[in-house]
Amino acid sequence: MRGKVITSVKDTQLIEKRREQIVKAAISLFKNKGFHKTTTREIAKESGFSIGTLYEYIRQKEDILFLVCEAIHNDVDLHLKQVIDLENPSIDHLITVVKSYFQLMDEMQDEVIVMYQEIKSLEEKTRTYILQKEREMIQMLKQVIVSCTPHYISEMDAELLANNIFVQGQMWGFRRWALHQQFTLESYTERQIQFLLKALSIDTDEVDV
Amino acid sequence: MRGKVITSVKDTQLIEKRREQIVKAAISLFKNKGFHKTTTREIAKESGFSIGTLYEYIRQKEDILFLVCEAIHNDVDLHLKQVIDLENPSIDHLITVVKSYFQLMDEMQDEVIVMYQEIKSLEEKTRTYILQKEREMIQMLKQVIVSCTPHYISEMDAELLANNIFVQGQMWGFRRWALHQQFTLESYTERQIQFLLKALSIDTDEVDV
Amino acid sequence: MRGKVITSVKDTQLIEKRREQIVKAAISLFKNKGFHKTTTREIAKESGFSIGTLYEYIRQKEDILFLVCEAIHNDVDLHLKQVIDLENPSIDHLITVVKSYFQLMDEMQDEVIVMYQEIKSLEEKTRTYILQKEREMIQMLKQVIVSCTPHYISEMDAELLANNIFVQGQMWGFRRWALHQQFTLESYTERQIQFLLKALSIDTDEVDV
Amino acid sequence: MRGKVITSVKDTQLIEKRREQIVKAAISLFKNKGFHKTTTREIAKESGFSIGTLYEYIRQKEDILFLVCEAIHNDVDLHLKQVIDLENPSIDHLITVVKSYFQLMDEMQDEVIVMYQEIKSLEEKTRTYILQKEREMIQMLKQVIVSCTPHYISEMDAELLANNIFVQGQMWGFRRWALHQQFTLESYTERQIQFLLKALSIDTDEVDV
DNA sequence: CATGAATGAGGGTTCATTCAT
DNA sequence: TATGAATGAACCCTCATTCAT
Repeated sequence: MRGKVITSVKDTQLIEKRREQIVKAAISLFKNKGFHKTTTREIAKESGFSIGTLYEYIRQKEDILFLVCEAIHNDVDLHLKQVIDLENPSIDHLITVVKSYFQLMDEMQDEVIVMYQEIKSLEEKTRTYILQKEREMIQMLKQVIVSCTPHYISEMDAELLANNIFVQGQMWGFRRWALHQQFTLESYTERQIQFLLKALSIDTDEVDV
Repeated sequence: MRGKVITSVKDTQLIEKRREQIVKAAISLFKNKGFHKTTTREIAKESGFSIGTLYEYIRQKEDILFLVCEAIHNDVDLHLKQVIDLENPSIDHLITVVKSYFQLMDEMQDEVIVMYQEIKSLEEKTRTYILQKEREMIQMLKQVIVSCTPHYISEMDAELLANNIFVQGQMWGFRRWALHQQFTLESYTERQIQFLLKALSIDTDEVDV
Repeated sequence: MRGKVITSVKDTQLIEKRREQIVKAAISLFKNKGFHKTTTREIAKESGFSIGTLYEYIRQKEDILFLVCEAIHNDVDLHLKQVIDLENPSIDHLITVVKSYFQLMDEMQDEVIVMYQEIKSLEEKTRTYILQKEREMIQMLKQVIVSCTPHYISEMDAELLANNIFVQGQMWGFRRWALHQQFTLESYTERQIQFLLKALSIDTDEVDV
Repeated sequence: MRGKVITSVKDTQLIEKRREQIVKAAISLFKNKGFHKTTTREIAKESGFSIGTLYEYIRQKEDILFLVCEAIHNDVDLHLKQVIDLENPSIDHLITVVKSYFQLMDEMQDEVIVMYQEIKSLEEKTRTYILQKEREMIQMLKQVIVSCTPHYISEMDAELLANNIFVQGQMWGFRRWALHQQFTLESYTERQIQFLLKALSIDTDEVDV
């Protein structure tokens, strides 16, 4: 994965360390100014090294965006995998997963906004790679929905609800200007879960949200 | 509002005509290359006049983005206003509005993607203006939900569902790579409406979707 | 031919004028610093306009080198065509042509040095084009040799002598540090012509050199 | 001479070994890309050691060019000295020397091209040094001509013919695109020698070419 | 009103050179 | 001696914007 972006430096550990610096710096800059208005010099400075050093770890500016997207996806992916337990499905588990995902999206608001506004700037090939990872995450959510729903649910319904949840999680970040005025993360989460359960025809009196 | 972008040209009709040319050209270019990678020269050329003339009708490149966002919003706004009839609320009417909105989003996919990926590039003040218009649209949807729901629904539930619908409409466009593989506009719309009605605790057997 | 280098400016006369400025500036700079050590900014400045304007008339730095090579070749080519008169061949005419060519090489020393030291920097395709033009010039000299030699001369001998003359002309420039100490243009020319006539087995007593 | 390029390494044998590596690597790279387009990193890699090590044996990139030029000249110089025998002059010997020199130029085509295209990149002082060595080689050829010519020949004629031969040898390499199509090394050499003998007014029937 | 040549600040990227290990 | 990560000056090129015609 990491190998996708070519370096002239050989020390693998150093590469990892430097890239973490780059990604962290880049996110904090992209957040405010966006990818295009952020200069490579700014990223280098914020990363704590010179422009020359930056280019020892990336080939082009776009690589930084890719590293950012990849890092974000890895975080989300890892988080979901830690939370999801397909062995012990239950409505409560479904709720836990959704809550936990929304919680993560709350923490990663900036990162998520960056990703969804700049992903188009990636060239075809890299974009496809990133979107593929996203598809995998949707599938994880879908499996949770299918396994945790006590009755039959069609593939398509599950697919669509997984997409809905996925987007609603991001929406909490990228529409914060509209939502945060009237909702707290908790009230937002609770309501979306209610709607989800109703969509799944699960009696919400039975469960503790 | 239109006056927000200052020109050196006086003839109002001409301004309107030229701006339509600009917006049309810009959208078709932004679609493929995004705002930042599209040059003013390209926009001028696609608009059918020279770079000098372009600058008679805008002050900065960003103005073009504003004009584009404004035009899109106006379209959506107008469309919603034409469809919505608050005097005669009914579940059917709610369904009609949602269907019609999704239909519009399907037609305006490119425009919507452009908007949501580039809106951040607007400077603070103009962005706020655009987002305000969006808030108004959310309110229209909310009113439809409140008035068409046969029983009581809390403000917050209505607000959230309006946001959900709004975003789901856009989602059909900006996540097309994921959704269009498995859904047609019709199946997508039908399912989302089903979920909405369930969220509203409306018995879906009673209505024709 | 000129069209090989693409411009964003439309006025053909202006293009011609600006390119002459560029070529003149470039030669005077390349002479001292060579192609690689000369910056585009320097060329722009020496040309009398800004870096932006320079790039309205060329696409890349290498285009300047091409324009220079082309301009030089055109000069030499034109000069040769004006002097050569294949209708009235004679030994005297051969001598006149060689003299005149050497004279030109003396005047264009800097240009010729520039060309022969930098031609390798041209990309394959353009280099081939330039070398082709040179081949044509060799052919012109060859024809003069063949037609002006009173007896039979083999194609290959003529070919080789044409190449020799061609290179000896350039040699006067690019080996000036060695030659100008001991020869004047006149003594250099006279001697080379003597050698040529001897090589052609023409009795040098018969002709006035 | 070798001392001209300063090192931080003391072991003289090692210096010699490393420099040979450097020169070999550099020539093979300059051949294809030229001096300016070849990076020091590439030279280090091709030499078989790190960039840091490279800089233990040179002070600046230009030193490499100097080492290359010096090495080439030494080769040619040595070769000429081995072949030339001023004690036993004869027309045959003259022919042998020229043949042998042309043969060498054929073998060293790439090196010679490199030298003559990049020599200008040397700074004044080093360039002068290199050109001085060349002058010495011309003198050697001149002496051969003077001593081997059976009748009187003026200093200037000898000087000029020496220059001609010298350049014709190089010409076989740097104009190969034009010459190698029609000549083999043998036919080229034979003809040039014929022309030389004629220029020297030596009856070519008398000698075996 | 329309044109398009001119401008130059600024961005991405390279690469010779250094120096701590 | 050997290494290779770090540095930053400097290069090529773009493009939003202006203004004389």
